[in-house]
Amino acid sequence: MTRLRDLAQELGLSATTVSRALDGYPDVAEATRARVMAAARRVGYLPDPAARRLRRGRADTVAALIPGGPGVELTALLHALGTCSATLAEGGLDLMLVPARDEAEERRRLARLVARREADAFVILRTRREDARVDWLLEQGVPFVTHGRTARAAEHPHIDGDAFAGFRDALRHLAARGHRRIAHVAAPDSFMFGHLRRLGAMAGATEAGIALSLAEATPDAAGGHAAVRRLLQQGPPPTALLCATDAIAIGAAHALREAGLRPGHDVALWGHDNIPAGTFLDPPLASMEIADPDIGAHLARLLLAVLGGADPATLGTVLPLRHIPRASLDATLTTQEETP
Amino acid sequence: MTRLRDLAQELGLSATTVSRALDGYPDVAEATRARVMAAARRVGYLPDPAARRLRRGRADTVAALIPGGPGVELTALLHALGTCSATLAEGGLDLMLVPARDEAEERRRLARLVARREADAFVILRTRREDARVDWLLEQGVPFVTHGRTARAAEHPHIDGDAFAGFRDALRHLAARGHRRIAHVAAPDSFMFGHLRRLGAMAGATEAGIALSLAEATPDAAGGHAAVRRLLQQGPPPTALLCATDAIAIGAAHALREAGLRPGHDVALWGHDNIPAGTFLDPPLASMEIADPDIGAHLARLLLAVLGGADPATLGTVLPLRHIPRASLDATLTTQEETP
DNA sequence: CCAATCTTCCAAATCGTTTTGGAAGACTGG
DNA sequence: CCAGTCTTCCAAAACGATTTGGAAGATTGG
Repeated sequence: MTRLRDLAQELGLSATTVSRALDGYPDVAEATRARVMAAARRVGYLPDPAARRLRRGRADTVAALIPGGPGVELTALLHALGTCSATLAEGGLDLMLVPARDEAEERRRLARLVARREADAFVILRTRREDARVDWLLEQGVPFVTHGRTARAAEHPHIDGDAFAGFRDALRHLAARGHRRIAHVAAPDSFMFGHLRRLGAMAGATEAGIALSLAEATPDAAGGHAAVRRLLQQGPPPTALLCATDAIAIGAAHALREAGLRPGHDVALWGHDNIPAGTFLDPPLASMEIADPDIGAHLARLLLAVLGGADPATLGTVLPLRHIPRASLDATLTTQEETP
Repeated sequence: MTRLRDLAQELGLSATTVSRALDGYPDVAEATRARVMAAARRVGYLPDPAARRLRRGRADTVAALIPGGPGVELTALLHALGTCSATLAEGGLDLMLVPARDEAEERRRLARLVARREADAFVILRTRREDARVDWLLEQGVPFVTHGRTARAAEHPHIDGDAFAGFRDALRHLAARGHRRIAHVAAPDSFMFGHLRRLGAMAGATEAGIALSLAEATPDAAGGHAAVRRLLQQGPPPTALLCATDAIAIGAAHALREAGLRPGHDVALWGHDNIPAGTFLDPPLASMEIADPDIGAHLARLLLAVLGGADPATLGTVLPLRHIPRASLDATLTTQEETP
C-alpha cells in the first residue's frame, strides 16, 4: 500500500536514499538509516515484489515441484518442506510449491518456471536414477537441490538417507535373528531410492551368505499386495519381508494374511518411512527413517549455499538411517526354519 | 529471453501493437494478429510475469495454504490440488502452494501474500467453525474459496462433502444392522468437519432411538487410540465405532485389539477419507468420501467464477458422500447384543 | 587557504509490460 | 468533394522498485 516514494516524501528524503538505507548500503548516514528503518517499520512498508523482481532480475523464490502419482510419502515431505520454507524465510527467500500430476507435467512446469524466471532455484523430489529433470537443470545451469540421489549426484547438491547401509544392516539383523528365507519387496529400480534399498538388501544377504528373493512392486500398498501375492505363488513363503516402503509393507501384510500367514508371527515385516500410522497397525510396523529430525532445514541450507555461489559439487550429504524395530519383526521361527 | 520489444522490431511493428495483438484487442487487423501470433509461437515468447504483474496490478495467481499439524489427509488433498492447478491453468491462472507449520504461521503468510499482492485469490483448507482466516479475508474483501464450510459459509464460496448426511446415514446403517451400543470417535468440534460429522452421527442415533457415546480425539491415529482407550475404560465396549477419519479409525482399531476386541469381528469400524491403504488394512477399513471424483477441478471453477466477478454468496456446493463398506463392518453381533 | 578526499544524498535511467490518448489513412454517405 | 466515421497502428506514460553516475558539502592534508 505505501510505496517507497510515499515513505521518502514523508521523511523528506529521496526514494534512492530510502531504498539504499533499507538495503544496508554504506553510503547512508547511520542516523538517517535509523530514521528510515523506524518509519518503514511503523507504516509496515513492504517492497512490491513484482517491481523488485523486474528490476533485480531475480525472484528471491525457490520452487519445489510436488510429484503426483503413487509412492510419495507426502505427509512427511510436506512437513519437511514447511521447515524448509521457514528456514529459507530467514535468508529472505520464499518457497513455493508447485503440484504436478505426472512427470510430463512436472517437466513442463519446470521449463515454464525457469523461462519465466519465477524461481531462482529448485527442489527436486523423488529422484530417478537417470533423471530427466536433473539432466535438464544441469544443462541449463539452473541452481537446484535434490532430495534423493541420482546417477549424477556428484554434480549436484543433494540430501539423502543412507538407504544402502540401512537396508544392508536390516538384512544382517534379520539374518542374525535366524531368518534364512528372506525376500525384499522392492520399489522400481528406476527410482534411486528403489535402487539403493535393493542394493543394500542384496549386499546384506551376500554378507550373511543367504539367498534373497526379490519381488518388485509399485511403491504403494496395492503394489506391495500384488508383489507378495506373486511371491507366495512361486514357492515356500519367506520368513521375513524387507519392504522398500511402509506403504508396500501394508500391502504385503495383507497378502500374507490372505495366504494364512500372520505378519509378526509367521513372517517378519519391515518397512521404511516411519509413517505416522505405523505404530497403530496390527502388528505395529517396524520401519526406518532418516535420523536427522530436520531435513527441511538442511535442504534450505543447501539452497542458500548454492544461491550464495558455493560449488554445487561439494554439497552432497548422505545421512544415516535410524532403525525403528516394532512388533512386526517378532516372527517366531520354528526349529525347522532355523539354521542347523 | 525474447522481449516484447524484440518481437515487435522483428515484425516491424510497435510493442503496443504486438501486445494488443496477443491480448486479443479488436483494434488490430486480423492479418497482423496472425503474423504476430505465429512469430510469438515461433520464438517461444513468454511475457515476463514480473513486468506484467507490476503493470496490471494483479498476479494471475491463486495461493493455497497447506496446513501443517495432524489430521490433514495430504495425499488426497494434493491430488485434488494437482487437478485444481491444471484446471486453473486453462484459465490463465497459476496455483502456488504455501506450506505453513501451524495456524499462526498460516495467518502470517496469508497476510503477507495479500499485502505483497502475490496472489489474487486463496484456497483455504481444513476450515474451522469460527475461522480467523475466513473472518480476515472477508473483512479485507480478498477473494477466496474454502474446502470445507465455516459458520459464515453463506458469505463465501466453498465446497464440502455432506458430512452430516454421510454420518447420519452411516449411523442409521449400523443401527439397521442391529448395533445398539455405538460410539462416535469425533474430531475436535472446532473443526467444521469434526462438528458436522458429530452432528450427523448424533442425528442418526436420535432417529434410530439409541444412545450414542462420544469420544473426542485429535484427528490422527494417536488421537483415535487414546480416545478409544478412554472409552473402553468407561463401560461396556460398543459394538460399533464410527470414526471421524480413517486415521482415527486406525488408532481406534489398535486400542480395540489391545483390549482383546477384534475390529470387524467383535466391533464394527467405520472411517472417512478413503485413504489408499484402507483396503489393505486388517480388516479392510470401511470408509466414505466425496462422491465427486474431481474436487480440484471444482475448486478451480469456483475460483475462476469468483475472480470473474460472480457473487461469492451464491457459490457454495455441498456434495454427497459415498459410503465404502468393507470388511471392518462385519461385526457378528451375539444374541445378547441384539435388540429384543 | 587550496586541492583532494570523504560522506551523504539524489535525479534520472532502467527493468518489460500494459494502457491511454491520439494520429494517419481508408472508407462512407450526402 | 467533404465531413464524418472506421480501421489500424503507435508514442509516451505509467507500474514501483533498484542502480548508475554524479553533486554538494564537510573534512583532511599539505
